[in-house]
Amino acid sequence: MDIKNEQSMEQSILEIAERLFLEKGFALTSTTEIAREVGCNQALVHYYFRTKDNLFNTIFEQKFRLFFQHVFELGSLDNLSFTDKLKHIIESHFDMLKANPRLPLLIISEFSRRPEQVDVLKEKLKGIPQKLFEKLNDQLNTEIAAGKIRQITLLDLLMSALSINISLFLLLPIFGQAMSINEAQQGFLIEHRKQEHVTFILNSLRA
Amino acid sequence: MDIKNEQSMEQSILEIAERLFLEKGFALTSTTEIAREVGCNQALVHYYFRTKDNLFNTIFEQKFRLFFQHVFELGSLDNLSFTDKLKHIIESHFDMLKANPRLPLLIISEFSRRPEQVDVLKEKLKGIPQKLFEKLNDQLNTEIAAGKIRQITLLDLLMSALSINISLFLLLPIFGQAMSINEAQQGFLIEHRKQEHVTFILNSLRA
DNA sequence: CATTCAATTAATAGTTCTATTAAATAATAA
DNA sequence: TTATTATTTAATAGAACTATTAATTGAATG
Repeated sequence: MDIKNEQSMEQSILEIAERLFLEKGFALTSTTEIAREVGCNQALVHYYFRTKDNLFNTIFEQKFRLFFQHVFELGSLDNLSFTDKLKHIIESHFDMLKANPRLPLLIISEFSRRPEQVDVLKEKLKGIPQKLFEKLNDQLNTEIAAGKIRQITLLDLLMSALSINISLFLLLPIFGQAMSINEAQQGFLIEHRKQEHVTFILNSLRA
Repeated sequence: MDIKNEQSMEQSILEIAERLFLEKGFALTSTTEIAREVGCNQALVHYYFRTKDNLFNTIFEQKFRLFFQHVFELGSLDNLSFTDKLKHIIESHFDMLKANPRLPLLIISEFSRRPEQVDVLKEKLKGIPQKLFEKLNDQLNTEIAAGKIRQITLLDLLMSALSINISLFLLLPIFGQAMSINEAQQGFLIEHRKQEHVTFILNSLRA
């Protein structure tokens, strides 16, 4: 009859583990602590996931997919201009990061800890963004040929766009603390930067 | 008579520890491993630095100072135009990162692990870039008033410039692996991006 | 040479963590 | 109800890590 017990222990473990991994990273999160926060025995974590690595990978893969799918989910944007598509990509990516501000650090740290994992996920993502990439690329080159956008590769453009988004959320905890700004002010800064990122990228493309 | 013994054990420990902390982060580097790589007894690490935290802080503070001083070391640039100064900042910052590619991750991870450390370093850095910041700010506003640069705050501008630099080195290990590019190709990519970053930032400022 | 102090090592206490195993409890089906 | 299976816990083995202490070695100095 426990209202809270609607969700299974397995699910609770996943959720608590996700929060802790995001907060403190893989190394500094122990299965003991996960169990304590869940309110269950530590062996239960291993009963469901056997190893800490397994548990982490389960969470990480799901989060990693999230990290990219939002950027490339552009099915309904066929009729948009290149500039509008780009604006949409930047904003959509930004919103995903806003909802998952600790995700970039987790991903970067994890790949730094286990570089071989990149290959694993490379396999899983292979081919998905290929077609989209080509289409965008064509559209970009058309704009360049028409003299509307300066000479630049799509890779360079996307790297810059993603970079500026990612860094904000990586640096915000430091900047926020260093500049002594409160929650509300941080919220304003984030919204302001979202605008600024779009302006910044689009402006930088002018021929 | 050992040629290698010119430098003290203390110095060796510092150097090895720096390398390992940068490679694997604080949590995944043990004093046992440091001692093994140095080739000394593990107790010696604690003899010189007492705690692992002390050792880490010693290295971290020095690295952190390096991280910022290069950006703001502009003493000999008084006569330059705003644009040239900005170009110099971006390139100088870029070069520092190229020489210390793992530094951004270490700094971000460490401040994420111990947010209270931000305040400590805030104290130490206080006042240093203040005057420089104001001068740059004046120069920027003059350019804006003259219609040569679009409306933007110096904070926004610097955030964008540093962001794009930092992200490159944070993402390069992942991109490099995912795109299967070798050392040499990575070198080319880095040099290419340096150019691109300058172009990108300067172009984005046009009125 | 004897003494003193610094550098280095051996040994170890004490903690924490992962993972496993066996036992206990709860749920389900026959 | 009884048997069976799934879930949960208690206990613990075994490894690794931090930090300390006491003993040893080495160098320098008088």
